[in-house]
Amino acid sequence: MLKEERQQNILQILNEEHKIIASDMSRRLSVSEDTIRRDLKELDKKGLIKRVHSGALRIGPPVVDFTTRQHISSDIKTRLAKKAMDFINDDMVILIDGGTTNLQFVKQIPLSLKATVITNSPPIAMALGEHQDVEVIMVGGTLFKQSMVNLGIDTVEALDSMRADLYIMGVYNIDPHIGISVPSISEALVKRKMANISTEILAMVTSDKLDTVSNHIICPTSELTYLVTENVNANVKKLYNNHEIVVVE
Amino acid sequence: MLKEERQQNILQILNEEHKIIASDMSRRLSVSEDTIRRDLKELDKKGLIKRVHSGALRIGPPVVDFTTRQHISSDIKTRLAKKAMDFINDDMVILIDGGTTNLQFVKQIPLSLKATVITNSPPIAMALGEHQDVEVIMVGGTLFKQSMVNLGIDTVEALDSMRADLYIMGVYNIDPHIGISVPSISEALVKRKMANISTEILAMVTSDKLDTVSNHIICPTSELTYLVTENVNANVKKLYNNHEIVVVE
DNA sequence: TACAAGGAGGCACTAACGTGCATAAAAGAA
DNA sequence: TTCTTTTATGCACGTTAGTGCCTCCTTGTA
Repeated sequence: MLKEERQQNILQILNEEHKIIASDMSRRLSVSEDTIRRDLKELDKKGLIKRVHSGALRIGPPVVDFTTRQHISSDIKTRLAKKAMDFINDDMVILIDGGTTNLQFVKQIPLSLKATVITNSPPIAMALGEHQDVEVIMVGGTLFKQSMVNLGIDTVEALDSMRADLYIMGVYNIDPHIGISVPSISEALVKRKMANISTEILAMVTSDKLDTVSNHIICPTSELTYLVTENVNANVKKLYNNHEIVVVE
Repeated sequence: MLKEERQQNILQILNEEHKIIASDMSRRLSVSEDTIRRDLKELDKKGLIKRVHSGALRIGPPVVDFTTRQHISSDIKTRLAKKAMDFINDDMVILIDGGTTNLQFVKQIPLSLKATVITNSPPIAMALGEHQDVEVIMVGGTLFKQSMVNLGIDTVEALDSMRADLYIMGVYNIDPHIGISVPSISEALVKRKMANISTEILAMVTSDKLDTVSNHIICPTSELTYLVTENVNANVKKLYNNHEIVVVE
C-alpha cells in the first residue's frame, strides 16, 4: 500500500469515526505504529487532522455525502484548485465570486491560512466557516439562485469601497475571439467592478469551457493575470499571450 | 478515551448543565478524580471554564458551534416553525436573521410562497434556493461564523434603505427581567436596526432559552408583536402581556 | 474551632513518542 | 531493462505524557 493511499485511508476513517488511535490504525492498515505516527505527524502539519497523544482527532464536522460526491466528480477542478493555491499567501485580501470551480478551490484552502476573503457567494462564505483566521466579508445584493451569488446595484456599490490583492474570477466560458463571457448583464457588471478593484486576477478554467462560442455579455479580460487550466489551444494562447498561463497536466 | 476527547466531553456537559462536580465527572467518565481535576485545571488555564472548589462553572451562555446546533432539538423547532407559518402570507416582505430556529423555519416554507425575503444569513439564503417565487435580498457585512450572519456597519447601513412587513428575529435567550438579549454588540445593533425597519416582529423561542439569566447587551423588545414558544412562565408572561403569545403544546 | 471533602504535588507505572540506523521499496537515470 | 538515488518503513532504545495512588495541605461548613 502506497503512503498516499494509506494517508487517504486514515483521513477517510477519521472522517467517519471522528477519532483514531495510532495503535489501532497500525493493526487495521498493517503497518508499524511508527509509520502511523509519521503519517499523523504529516497530516497534522498539513492541517488536515489534529494530532493528540495516542492518536488524532478530526478537524471540524464530517464531510457529508453531498460534498463527498462533489469531490469525486470534480477531480480536475481539485487539481486546478491545488495549482491555483500557489498564488495564495497569508495576509492577502482575496476576492472570490461564485461558481463550482471556485467553491472547490475554497474547500482546498488550508485551515491555517490567515487572510481576508471578500465574496458575494453564500456557499463560498459558508465553506470558510471553519477557518479561524480568515475574515469573511460578504457583499450583499439580490441572490441570483442559478449561480448562488449576490448581484445588482447594491453589490456594485458595496464593492466600490473595497480593494483586493487577488480576484479569483468564476468563469463560464472563454470565446476564442472575444474572451471571457458570462450569461447575464448583472453578473457582467459585478465582475467588471470586481476586476476594477483588484490588483491581480486569476481564473481557473476547465477544458470544456475553453474555445466555446458565446453570444453573452463580455467581461473585460485585459487585466487577467493568471489563467490556470488543463490545456490550451492556439486561439486562447494567442488571446492571453500577455498573461501567465499555468497548465495542469 | 483520549484526553482531548474527555475534555471535550467535559465542556459539552458543562455547556448543557452550567456547572459540574469533579467527583460526579469522575464516575460519569470513568477516570479518577485526579484526572478530572487535572482536566479542569487545564481548561481553566485556557479560559474555557471557571474552576471552583468541587468542580467548575460555565463561562458565559451556552454556545455550541453552528453545525452542531443545527441538529439539536430540531423537532420542537419544527413545531414552532409550523406555528409561525400562520403569520406568513404571499406578497409579504419578510426580514429574517440567523439562528438555527430560523433556519428550521425557512426550511418549512412551502415552495409556492411568493414573497421577498431579506436576510443577513448565508444559510437562510441558500435554504431558499429552490423557491422560484421568493426573491432573496442578501444584506452584506462581516461574516460572524459562530452564528453565520453578516454583521457590522455595512450591514446596518444596507438595512437603512429597506423596509419589511415582518421581522423574524432569532433569539438566544430571554431574561425575565430585561427581555431579549444577544451575546455581542454587533448583533444587537443589527437586530435593533432590523426591528426599526419592520412593521411587525416575530420571535420563536425554545424553552431552554426562556428564563435564562444573561448579562449581555439588550435588544429592545418593545416592538415585539408575536412570541411563538413551547410554554411560558409567569415572568415572561408579565413581560410580554402586551404582545400575542402563541404557545405550542 | 473542628472536621470532612477537595486539592496540590510527588512517585510510579505504562503506553506512547521521537530518533537514529539498517533495510526495503519506489522512482529516476542510463 | 538495470543500476543508482531517493524515499519509505521497521526496529531498538532512551524519553515523555497520561494516569492512578498516596500524603499532606487547603477550603468550606457546621
